[in-house]
Amino acid sequence: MASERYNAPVREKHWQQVWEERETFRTQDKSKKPKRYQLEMFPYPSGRIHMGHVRNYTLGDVMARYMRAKGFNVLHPMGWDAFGLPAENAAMERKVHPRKWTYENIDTMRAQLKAMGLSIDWEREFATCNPDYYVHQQRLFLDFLKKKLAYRKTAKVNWDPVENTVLANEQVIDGRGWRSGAVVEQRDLTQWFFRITAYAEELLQALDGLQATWPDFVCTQQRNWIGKSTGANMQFALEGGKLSKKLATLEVFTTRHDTIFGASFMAISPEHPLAAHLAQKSKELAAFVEECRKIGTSEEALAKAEKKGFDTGIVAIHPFKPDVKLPVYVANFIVMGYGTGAIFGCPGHDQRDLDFARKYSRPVIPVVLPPGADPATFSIGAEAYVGDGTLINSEFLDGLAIEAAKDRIASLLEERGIGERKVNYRMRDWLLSRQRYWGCPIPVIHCEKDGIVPVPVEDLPVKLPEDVTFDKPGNPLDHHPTWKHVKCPKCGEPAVRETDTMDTFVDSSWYQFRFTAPHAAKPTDSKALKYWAPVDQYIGGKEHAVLHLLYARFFTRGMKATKHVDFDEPFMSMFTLGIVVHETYRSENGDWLTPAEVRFEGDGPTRKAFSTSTGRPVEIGAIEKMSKSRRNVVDPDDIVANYGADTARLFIVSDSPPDRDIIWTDAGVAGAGRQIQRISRLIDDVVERKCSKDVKAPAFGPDAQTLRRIAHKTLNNVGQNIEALRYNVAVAQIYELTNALSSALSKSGEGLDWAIREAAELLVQMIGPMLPHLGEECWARLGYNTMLADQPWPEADPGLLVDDVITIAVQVNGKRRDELTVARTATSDEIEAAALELEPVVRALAGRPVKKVIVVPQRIVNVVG
RNA sequence: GCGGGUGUGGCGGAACGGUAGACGCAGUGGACUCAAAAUCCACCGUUCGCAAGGACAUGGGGGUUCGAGUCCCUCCACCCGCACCA
Repeated sequence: MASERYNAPVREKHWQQVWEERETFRTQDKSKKPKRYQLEMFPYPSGRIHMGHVRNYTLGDVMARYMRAKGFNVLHPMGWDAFGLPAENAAMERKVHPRKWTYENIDTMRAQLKAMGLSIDWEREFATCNPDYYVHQQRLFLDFLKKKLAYRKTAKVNWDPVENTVLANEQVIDGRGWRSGAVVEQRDLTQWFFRITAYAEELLQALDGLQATWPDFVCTQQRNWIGKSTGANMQFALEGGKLSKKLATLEVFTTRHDTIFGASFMAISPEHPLAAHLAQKSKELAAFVEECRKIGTSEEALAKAEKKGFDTGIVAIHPFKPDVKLPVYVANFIVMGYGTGAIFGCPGHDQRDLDFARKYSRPVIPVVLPPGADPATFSIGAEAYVGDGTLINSEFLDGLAIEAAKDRIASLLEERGIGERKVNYRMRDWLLSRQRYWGCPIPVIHCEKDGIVPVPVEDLPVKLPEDVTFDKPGNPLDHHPTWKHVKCPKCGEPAVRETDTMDTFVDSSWYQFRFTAPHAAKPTDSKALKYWAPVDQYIGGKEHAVLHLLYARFFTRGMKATKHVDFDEPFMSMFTLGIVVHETYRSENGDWLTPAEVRFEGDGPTRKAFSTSTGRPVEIGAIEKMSKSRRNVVDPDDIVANYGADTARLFIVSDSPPDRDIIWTDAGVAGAGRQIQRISRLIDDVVERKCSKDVKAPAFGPDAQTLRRIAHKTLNNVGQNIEALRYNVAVAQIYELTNALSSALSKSGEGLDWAIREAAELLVQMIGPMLPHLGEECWARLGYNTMLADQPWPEADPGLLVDDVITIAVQVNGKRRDELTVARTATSDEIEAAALELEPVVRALAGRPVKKVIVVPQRIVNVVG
């Protein structure tokens, strides 16, 4: 009898309601169970959830539900990264207050996420734009300020002309704002910074400990971003140009102090103070500096630009060879932001210096001899030699290895007081101020007399004013008629509030700790934190490798220094997921079409697309990340409404490994939908067959035994694969079990009914983490009035994981010729003897004598002849 | 330029150094239908062969090994990150 079609959308609502009524996913702060903190990067409430969210939270939910079943006390919370510029843009475009816009979006998205059937404890939900949250962030800021981890300075900063605010270095991608895409300008401004550089070494070192549980590329990118280089600072005395005492010494940073005898010029950045000083007297130099500034916008253009220099006429005296005078150039390839903004040029062993030296006819002196090269004939051609070797042409360094020479020079520099060993980092301090309204106010007051005065803790939170206007460019907090005017907490005289707000990445740098005690009176609650933190498994997008993930690591250290936490790393284990991509479609006139606006004819290479409205041909374009601009988006709501959340979840976890990109296709979704129906039917058939497990295990015939082995092996493998986040493999194994169960249903045999019932129950429990609604449905159909979500993960019977009889392959000279079925306990000799008897083996040997037989019991036989 | 990653059928992808292509999608043939949908059964890397059975196959080339998709060397392609960082 055909069973009824499983009406997922209706039944899913039912089970979601049951979970809610029973408070199935309420977190227990007190428990004897081991804890597990599962977290996915919380969403920005942009309006509606997209497939990226669906993927992220599905992946996390499978793990959370599995861990629950495995007996862990699980914390799996959800919140909103709710501050940010889009809310202000909406305010400007639609005349709606950012708060209203944000909270409406949160309501919409919360409902969407709930429809996904996530095992979230919604009691712990918070939004970072709520003063209940940001008051704690302001406390943290004041503590950081006290520890000098937050400070204010004037510096060249990245200005995003579209967002009308400054950006941190990490937020500038290829010279453009990470969100606006606008070419970033450099401006001298006084801004707030976090002293992330104080932790550069620690952040770098600790990556070694994360290596095993974080993706390689994230660790590598963070290492590169921190950019440690070990070298030396070296001072050169200058001659000529009537320089002040301060300017008459030029300090450079180098990692190749061993090559000092190969120096043939000096180069300084156009932004170097010496260049600025000299430009005052030289119109030509001033023009050159201006020219460099103009090119200096795009980093890529900068890298390709021809090396150019301007001879200042000043010379530097070689520190170890006073008769050698090195001309000082202002050069366009020296950046002020790194080292000291000045170098000594050693053309023999640095490609940039060589390019420069050839252009300006400076001598090229080789000072490192490659191993095996002849010192009499070795010379530098078009390429600098950067490899290993022995020092030559370097007086007292001659014959030394590079490292020894570096050491010798560094010691001499230190002895003579003209330099020292020095470690440089590429990473800059984190610029945290933003000239925007919709962010956490920086809780300080500027007083003419007392300078920067922290807002007293009892006056927190510094709340955002509600009555703001967005009709003028610039920061609405600055325009507000009264908000910023306050009395100095110290002297009582009129003063002004800081009108900058914090980078929203600050909000997301510590939210993971707030979830452990979301209603605590302090930023963290030490008891709750001790129990729950750190996050055991964190899941999120690849794009945060050096943004959020680096900031959060720094912030945790800052919170340790200010005694809010007592550990260094926020996320024990990190997993980065791939993006959801989809085909793109373009009409004849070049407009992007949504997948819903396209219909298809044929398939494979002959597949063609047509517009549903005009019937005209449509060009099928590249498969790209789902985006509004390409219109290649599929609304999760449509999938949930048509197929149900379980189908969306199943499509997400099957086929593609979670860390790779997943191509969203209608066919794939339909296929996942069919699997849901198939499992539903299968359970109906089992129920109809009235299979019972009430009696103790009966005797099992061969079919029953086979099914039991498959079921228990699958159980074992699925568990392992879920733990390793290899969900696609786990799904494939579950399918194999459904296939086995399905074919068992057409048979009868000793103990088979019992085995079928057992396999069906195991199957239902295994689909629980991925297909929670269908799981509950089937669990109920099997006659249980308990919740599947409350069931412990079943234990596989170890006796069923190993086979009595094993089929092993038989190779001749490494090529498979036959297979052999033997008892698991068969000895090597028995296997060898049996293998040599096989007709295909005899034939393949073609009369040649057997030289050797390799027998790997339970695996393979290889006959070498 | 430097660093990281990926490369397996028409497609997504499986494979402790041990039977390559599990599982799914697409496809082909068939059953059930008046018909369609749904469902079920069979086939499904290339190639030679009626078949039995061979040969060739994991980006290319070499190597280690009884045995390599897997380890080593080298080259190629694509993706990502950083990029005149001294």
